[in-house]
Amino acid sequence: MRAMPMPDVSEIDLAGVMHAFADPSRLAIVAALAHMPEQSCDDLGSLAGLMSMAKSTRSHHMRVLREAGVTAARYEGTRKIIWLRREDLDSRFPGLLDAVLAGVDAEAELV
Amino acid sequence: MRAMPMPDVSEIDLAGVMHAFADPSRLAIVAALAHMPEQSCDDLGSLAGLMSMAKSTRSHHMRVLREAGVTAARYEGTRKIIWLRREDLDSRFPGLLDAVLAGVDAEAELV
DNA sequence: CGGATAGTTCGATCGTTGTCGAACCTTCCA
DNA sequence: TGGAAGGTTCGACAACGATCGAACTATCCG
Repeated sequence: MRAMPMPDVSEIDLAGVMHAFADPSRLAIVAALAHMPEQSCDDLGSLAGLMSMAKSTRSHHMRVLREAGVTAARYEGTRKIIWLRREDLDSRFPGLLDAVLAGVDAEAELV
Repeated sequence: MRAMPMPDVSEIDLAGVMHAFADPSRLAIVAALAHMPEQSCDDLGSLAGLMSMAKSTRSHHMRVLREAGVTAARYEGTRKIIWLRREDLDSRFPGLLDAVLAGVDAEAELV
């Protein structure tokens, strides 16, 4: 099985999480996971803004999110199932994830 | 007078703000501004973690924060006074700034 | 077995960013 | 008038990051 390093809750650092959120593609992934948890990487690829992205690039973004402590994953057959580490993020940085998700929605509504 | 471009509230974008927060030095500046508003750039330079920074580098960080819409500034004599755009950020991304500031405190307390 | 599906890894490219020192610009004050 | 103080701008440099295609791995299914 491939390695999937993921920081412990206590190791999640703010600047790292901010960096993970500092990219439109990753924000879109996070927002999608908020509305439909437990997605496969492949399903996430058919999002607006990510359709034209190479799968190696998508894989890169998934790694950034996971290493920052934003997401977790498990393998199911050939698929990799991704979800948000909601409780971990909420316990470490209360309100942060909700505020970011609300921010994504707020921006989407302006279009 | 030197130019100080600053985005309108409606132009503040989430990824940009996240990027502005994605640096320990800038997070330290933001946290300092939260506790002691209306600082001069020079005063902010005597923060832990910023003491050894060249003033050109500090100036760079100030610009990133301002262009992201996080801070505003005015000149007072030879000094430049900086403050957080609290209301603007709160109206555009409710709860975000507070969550980030709480996060900085939470990390500081772990030391 | 062999092909299809789902992801990862690698190397390359190219733009961005953090950092510095030096030079410069503004404003104040002696 | 001439420093001094506070910031900005510039050029350089190294590190990082987003992106791609190609090659690779792992799993399932016919």
